[in-house]
Amino acid sequence: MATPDWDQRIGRRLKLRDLHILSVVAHWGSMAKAATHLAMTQPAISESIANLESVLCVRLLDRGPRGVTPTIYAQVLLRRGHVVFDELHQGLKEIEFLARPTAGDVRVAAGDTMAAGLLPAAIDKLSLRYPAIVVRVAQASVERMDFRELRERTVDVALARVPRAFEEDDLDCEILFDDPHRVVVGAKSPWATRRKVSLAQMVNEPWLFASNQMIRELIEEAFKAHGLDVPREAVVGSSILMRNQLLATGRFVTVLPESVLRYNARQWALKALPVDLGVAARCVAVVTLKNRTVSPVAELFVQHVREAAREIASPFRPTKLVKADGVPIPAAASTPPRTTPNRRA
DNA sequence: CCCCAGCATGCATCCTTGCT
DNA sequence: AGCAAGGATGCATGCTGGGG
Repeated sequence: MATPDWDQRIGRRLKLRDLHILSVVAHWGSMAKAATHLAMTQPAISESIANLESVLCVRLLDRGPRGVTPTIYAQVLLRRGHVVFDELHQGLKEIEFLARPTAGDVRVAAGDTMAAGLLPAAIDKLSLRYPAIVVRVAQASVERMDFRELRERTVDVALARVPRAFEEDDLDCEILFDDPHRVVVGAKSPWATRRKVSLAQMVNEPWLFASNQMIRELIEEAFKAHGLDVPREAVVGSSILMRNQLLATGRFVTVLPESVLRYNARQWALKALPVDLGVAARCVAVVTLKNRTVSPVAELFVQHVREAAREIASPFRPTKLVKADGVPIPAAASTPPRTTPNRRA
């Protein structure tokens, strides 16, 4: 609701142009440098900043002999302003989409395991139907679950592997399917032909660990759940490509999500062993920023991710599962996927 | 020497008002 | 509604001066 203060002090005098200039000055740490990059003169920059300071009645920049630094007031204004400009950017994309509904771009954050499974499947479907849409993928920190790229608004959506109970105040999380992990070896491995394998027998094998904490925790959890020592790390690295290459030698063991196995098992001659890890399955989810308008192209992308996810979530049993004690596990052991949870209406 | 602030001036554009 | 005139505003240039 517009207050008299808003009408007279803010609404009429606070300008997007000035906000933009402030952000450029803060970025370059100098009014002169900002002027160069904005193709303006330094006095015009100075005047613009002075106007903002006069409107808000606070000092926004500390002037020094070697440039300027933003004050705490400027930091707040820049943080909020970032959201304003992002919404405007999304608005422009929406207008572009209305004018040309089959083009545009979507920025996606995805970790290595997503890039080796669900993501290419979704992109393939999207690009077949909308060849003019550009998908920009950021190899992201989503495996660490800090969702930095989303929060900084440098991506539209993130594909991540999350615990079923995952919840963050500022994020919308749509669980697509359960993605249990499997103990995996190469086809050349002597373990590949064994019909019964227990985790205890594998403790001394050379294990490939992923760099991300989730896989490490999962392996530790599995071995501890069986009362076993955590196996020694032979190789630690996040690259799925490298892990596939090493598995192909037949000497190494690792755990991979079932969705990754679905797309890589044949190509890399990977074999899932009939071992029950005895840990709760992680879920594959689409994560977006709460209260942020998602562009129509991003919405289209998410629809195709859901479609690809439905195919992955359909029954895929590489081998019959056997518990550590050798007892077969019923096929329905895996919980059905939760498809449309806490997304906003 | 570098950077920023402030002033005067001139030009372009925008906004308001009054007239037809 | 369309047009013109005048004022307001924005911006660039050029200059001076202060501070570190």
